[in-house]
Amino acid sequence: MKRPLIILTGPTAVGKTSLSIRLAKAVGADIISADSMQVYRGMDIGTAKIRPEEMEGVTHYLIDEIEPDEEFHVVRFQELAKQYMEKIYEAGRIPLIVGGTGFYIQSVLYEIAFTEHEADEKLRSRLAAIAEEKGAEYLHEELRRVDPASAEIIHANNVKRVIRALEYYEQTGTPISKHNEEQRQKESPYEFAYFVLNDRRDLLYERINRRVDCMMQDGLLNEVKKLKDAGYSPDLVSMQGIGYKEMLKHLNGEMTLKEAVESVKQETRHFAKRQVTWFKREKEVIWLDRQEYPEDDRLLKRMLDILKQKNILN
RNA sequence: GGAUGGGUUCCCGAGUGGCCAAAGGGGGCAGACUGUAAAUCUGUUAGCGACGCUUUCGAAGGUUCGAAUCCUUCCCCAUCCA
Repeated sequence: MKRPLIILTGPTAVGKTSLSIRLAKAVGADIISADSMQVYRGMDIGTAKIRPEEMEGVTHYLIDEIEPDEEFHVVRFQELAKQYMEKIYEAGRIPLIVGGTGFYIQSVLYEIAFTEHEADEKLRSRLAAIAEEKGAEYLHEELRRVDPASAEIIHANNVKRVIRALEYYEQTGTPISKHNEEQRQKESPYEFAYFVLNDRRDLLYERINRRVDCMMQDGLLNEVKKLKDAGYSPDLVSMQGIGYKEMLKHLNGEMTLKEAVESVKQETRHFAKRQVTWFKREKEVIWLDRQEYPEDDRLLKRMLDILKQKNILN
């Protein structure tokens, strides 16, 4: 019998957090956050992080896990998430993954295998320099020579992915396209329910706009100022987060506060769109439409029904 | 009242006789994604009975084989003078 796993996700600002607490309580679950920004300590307002008092005693993992200048990426996420899940199973509870980073969810749900190799920073920066000097096309041609299949799939302009494909080939001697294909075939080792909460696009966008205004009222600028004063560099991955990079630009005099706020809203809307695109592509997903379930009560009931049906709950 | 600059497709903005349904950017929409993923990247965007046709560049007329581009009048906007 496969072990149970519940996932609750959806685009940003759709209302995952409050629902997740109710669901966790109803099924006896501990929450694992799948959010690439909420892992950082000191980044609370801009990431719309759940506050301790809102947790209502539900255990949360992978929130406030690391400092903003620590390295974090899918592989790290996958490792830690699996560790915490073990702990949860041992306690006889169910893990509930909550968060909007689809890639992170996928890595755990399908146990995507990443190579053992460490990221080769030297190689990466060397390749980046080549792209810079000779152009993205040139680097893409290099890839075409060693791994034509990947070159076919990856657009030349997507330098980051071209570099990773090249790095992969360099380290393993096999094409990443082949590896990806294998990983795609994988079946999940879990008995899972993958809930995606969604809403009408226009309403979602409105909510995002309002939420950003709230963040400003709650002191986002001050939060970013503190991070800046603490010495965190703008090119850290954490400081690339939406809300952070814009406020930093404003603090550096590159844009007015008004422009920065507008940009945060805009970027967040784009982000929400990309999230939805990701979930659409993910198979075996259960869509929950806010329009159909306006109140959390009925939504929760619906989710519990599905969990019973799938034998995740008895 | 006078002078000058200007009104372009959802928005900004280029275009000064044919190669213009109109560059570029933004927004919208759609998509990709397997070690930075709140990242990175792609496509599409007047309407149709679509290798063609119809409507579009403030409005109405005019010149021309042909106009967003030239002329006339009118309306509106900005700045300056009064």
